[in-house]
Amino acid sequence: MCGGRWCAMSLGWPRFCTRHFSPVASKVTLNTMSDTSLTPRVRFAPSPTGYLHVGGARTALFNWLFARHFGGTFILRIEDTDFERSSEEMVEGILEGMRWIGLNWDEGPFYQSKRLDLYRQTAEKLIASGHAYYCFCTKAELEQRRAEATAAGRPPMYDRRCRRVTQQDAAARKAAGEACAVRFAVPEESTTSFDDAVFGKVEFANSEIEDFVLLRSDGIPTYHLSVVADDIDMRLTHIIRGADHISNTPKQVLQYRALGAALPVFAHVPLILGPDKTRLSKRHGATSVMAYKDMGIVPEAFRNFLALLGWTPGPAHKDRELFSSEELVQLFSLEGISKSNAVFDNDKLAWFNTEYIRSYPAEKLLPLIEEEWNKAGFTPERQREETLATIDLVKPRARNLKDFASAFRAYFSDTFEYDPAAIAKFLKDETVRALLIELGARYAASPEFTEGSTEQILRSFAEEKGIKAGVLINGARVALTGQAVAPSLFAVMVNLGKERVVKRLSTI
RNA sequence: GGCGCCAUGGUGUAAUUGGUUAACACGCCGCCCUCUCAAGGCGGAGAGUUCGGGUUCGAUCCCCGAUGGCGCUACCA
Repeated sequence: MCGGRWCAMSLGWPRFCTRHFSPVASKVTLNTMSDTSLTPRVRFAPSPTGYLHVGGARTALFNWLFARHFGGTFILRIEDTDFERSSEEMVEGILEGMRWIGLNWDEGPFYQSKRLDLYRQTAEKLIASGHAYYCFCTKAELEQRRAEATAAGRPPMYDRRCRRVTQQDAAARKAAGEACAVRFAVPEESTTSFDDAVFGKVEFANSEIEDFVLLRSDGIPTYHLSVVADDIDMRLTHIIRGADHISNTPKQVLQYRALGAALPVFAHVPLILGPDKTRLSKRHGATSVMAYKDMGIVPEAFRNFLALLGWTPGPAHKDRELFSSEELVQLFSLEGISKSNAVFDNDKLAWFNTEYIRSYPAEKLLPLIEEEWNKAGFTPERQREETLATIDLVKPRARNLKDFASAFRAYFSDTFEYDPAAIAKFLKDETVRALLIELGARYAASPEFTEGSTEQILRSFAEEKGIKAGVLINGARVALTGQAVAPSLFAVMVNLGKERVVKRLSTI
C-alpha cells in the first residue's frame, strides 16, 4: 500500500496508488521560504482565463503596496484548476501586465495545476476528521434537483443526501468504480463570521451555506479547496482580494477551522465599475491592462490612477493626487480602502497621463517614446541631443505616448503628414502660401536664426505686406509642423533649424 | 427569489470619528494671457450628504425602515 495516500495519476480517482506516491514529491511545501512570520505574506491569485484586467491589476497593486509597505512578501499564484478555461497564453498575458505596471513578485508564479497532491491530501484530512464526505450524486441529478427546487420555490441548495451514506457503503461504491466528489460538511446550526479589515464584521447563517464541493469527481479541486489549502500552505497572513469573494469567505473560514489553521486577515476591496455603474466589462471598452499601454498610457500614471480608485492616503494628503511609487508604498494602508465601489473614469486617467508625461525629463521619456516609434516603424532623423530637446519642447502638449509618433512626427522627421483640418483652418489662402515662400527666402538670407530674430523678421515682413502677423504665424505653423497645434512658433523654428524651416516654408 | 455588502456634486475622494458657509482633484462653463493648442492665472455652475423616520441642544457621521446599486447563490475562479 502507498501509505494511505490517494493518487491522482492513476485513472478513476480516487484510488490507492503505490507508484506515484513519494513522501518527498507530494510534500508541496515551499521550502525555499525563510521564516518571515513577523512580516506579512500576501498574494495575487489570478485565474488565467483572460488577460489581466484593471480590476485584477488593482487587486494586485494593493497587495503589492501592502507587502512593500511592511517589507513583506508578495506571492504570485496562478489559479489554473479550471483546465477548460485556463491557458498558458493567458498566464503570459497576466505576467506581462504585472511587469508593465511594475509589480514584481517575490515568490512564484506557483501553478495550482502542479500542486494537486496538496489539495488531495487536504481533502483527505477533512474526510478523516469528519468535516467532509464523498458525494455520489451525478451532475445531471444535481441539476435536476436544483431545477425542481427552484420551481417549487425552495432554495436550490444541495440536499446533503450523501452525508448519510455510511463509510462502508462509500468505500464499497468507490471500489466498484463509482465516481464521486468530495463535499464539505457545513454545520447546520449557528453562524460563521469573520472580521474584514475593510468591511468589519461579516456574518452568515450556516443554514445559508451549502455543502460545497471540495474535490470534483475527476480529482481536481474546486477553488474553495485550493485557495484554502494554498493560503495555509503558503502561510499567508492577509488575503486582499475583490469584494466579489465576500460571500465565499465563510466557506473558507469553515475550512480553516476544520483544518485547525489560524485565520488570516481578510481585506475585501470594492469592485471597479464602468460609467453606467455596472461591473466593468468589455462593454465599457478596454478592460485589459495592456490595452492601456497600447493607448499610450505611461505605466506610472496608470498605477497612480489605479491606486486612488477605492483607496485614499487619508485627510493629511487630500490635496494631492500625484504620488510616486515610493510615496504610495509609504502611505498605503488597509484603513484607507473604501467600502463602496468605484467608477473607472477615463478622463481622470488621461489627466494623470498628461501630468506624468509633462513631468518626465526627456531622458526618461525617450525609451517609452522609442517603443511607440518602433511600433510605427519610424526612426527619428535627428541627433540624440536634438531629439531630447524636441521631446521637452512638445511634451507639454502630449496627451499620450502615441502623439510622439503621430501628431508630433514633423518634429522628428522630414516625412510627415499635413493635417487637412489644419490646412483648411490656416493655409487655405493662396496668397498666404505665396507670402510664406517669400518669408522663407528672408530667413534664408538672414545670418541670425534665433527666437528673437525669427520673430522680428516675420513681424516686420507682415507689416511690410500689410497683413496681420498672426495670419503668417498660424500659416507657418501648419507649414512647419503639419498641425494647427504646436508650441510657440519661434521656439519651433529654432528647434527645427534654419534649413528645415526654409525648406518647409518654400515647399508648402 | 434567498443571502451579503454598499450609498457625500457627473466621477474619484475628504470632513479632527456628532458641532465646517460640506473640502480637494478630474470633468464642465466663463474670463485673462496669446501666434494656435495645451499649460498657467482668475472666477463660476454643480451635492445640503438616496429617501423616510428616530436618538440628540445639534446629525454626512449613531439606530430603524424603505429604495437603489453591486456581489454571491456551479463538480468556474
